[in-house]
Amino acid sequence: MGLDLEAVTGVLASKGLKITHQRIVVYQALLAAKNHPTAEQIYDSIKSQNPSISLATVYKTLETLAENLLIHKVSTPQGTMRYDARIDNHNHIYISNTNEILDYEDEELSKILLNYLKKKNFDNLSITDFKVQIKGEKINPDKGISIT
Amino acid sequence: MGLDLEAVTGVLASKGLKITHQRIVVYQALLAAKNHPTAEQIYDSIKSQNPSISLATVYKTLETLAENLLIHKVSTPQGTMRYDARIDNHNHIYISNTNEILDYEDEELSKILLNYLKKKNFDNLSITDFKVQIKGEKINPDKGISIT
DNA sequence: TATCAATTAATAATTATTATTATTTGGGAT
DNA sequence: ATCCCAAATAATAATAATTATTAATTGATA
Ligand SMILES: [Mn+2]
Ligand SMILES: [Mn+2]
Ligand SMILES: [Zn+2]
Ligand SMILES: [Zn+2]
Repeated sequence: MGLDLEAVTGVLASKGLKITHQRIVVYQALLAAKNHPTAEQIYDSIKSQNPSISLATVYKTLETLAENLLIHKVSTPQGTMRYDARIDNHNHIYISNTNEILDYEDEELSKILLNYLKKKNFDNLSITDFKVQIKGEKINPDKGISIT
Repeated sequence: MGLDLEAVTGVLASKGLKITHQRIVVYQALLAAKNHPTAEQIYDSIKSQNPSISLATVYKTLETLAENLLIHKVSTPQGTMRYDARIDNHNHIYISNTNEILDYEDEELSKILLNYLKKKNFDNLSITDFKVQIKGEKINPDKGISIT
């Protein structure tokens, strides 16, 4: 799912961001990641190919990408921030015994919630985000989960 | 809503916890709080009456209470942990411009979600928590919000 | 009342993140 | 193609939140 160089530079340019090697590399690393990594995990994944990059730059780059709505920040029950290149609307499952974050998306659930929200009137509150947060643990940590 | 001394000691005893002054004071402070305080806010609220109490003890006491399911830990988008003496099932609204956490409870929503969940089958996943997380901001930060 | 494991206070250490600042660089102007 | 400079980066220090360590204290039990 990772975008190639031209696509990434195009996306950065579309936001008026300077095209820097660091931004390209961090963004591509997150696009390639399948596991909602931390800043440090992204740093670890790119530093062998980019020995002079700084962890602080990774943090700052991720912040910049998030401000420009190119990525999302995902807060976790443990308090450490994680990052997500998926910016379409979807929910997350936090798996406490493996520390994984899985994407969870269900058309039916989205519809139910949207429908519920439409009926409610929140006075003096502008809702910026509304999602379901599922927490659980894997019965067998070595296996995947499936939903039916 | 704060429980009195006998009630609090009774609750602690029911969990087999030693009745210490620190536990009583921290627990009562959280019971009296109406705003999902941080550990430090609880510490600040009790230290004038308990000058020798340590912030680390407040953290440890809250952890102990949470482990014994007497209180809940509430993670926030900012990553700092907050605490809640309400342990019945309810949802939270995070208000980003005032840093408030409001309780949000709606019978209809609970029913909808429970009903949805019952139909789904999550294989290899044991769900420990399932809630709605609303994020928003107050239009007028000085006023309350109301929901209709 | 004596005993002792559990708890606490004091403080150090750790983790995650942000701030500072001197240096470098991308990209528009020449 | 070179010049220029605001913006970005690397290196590092600082901060904030939380956890660990340890010696002293204390609640509960005998
Ligand atoms: Mn922090
Ligand atoms: Mn932390
Ligand atoms: Zn995701
Ligand atoms: Zn609450």
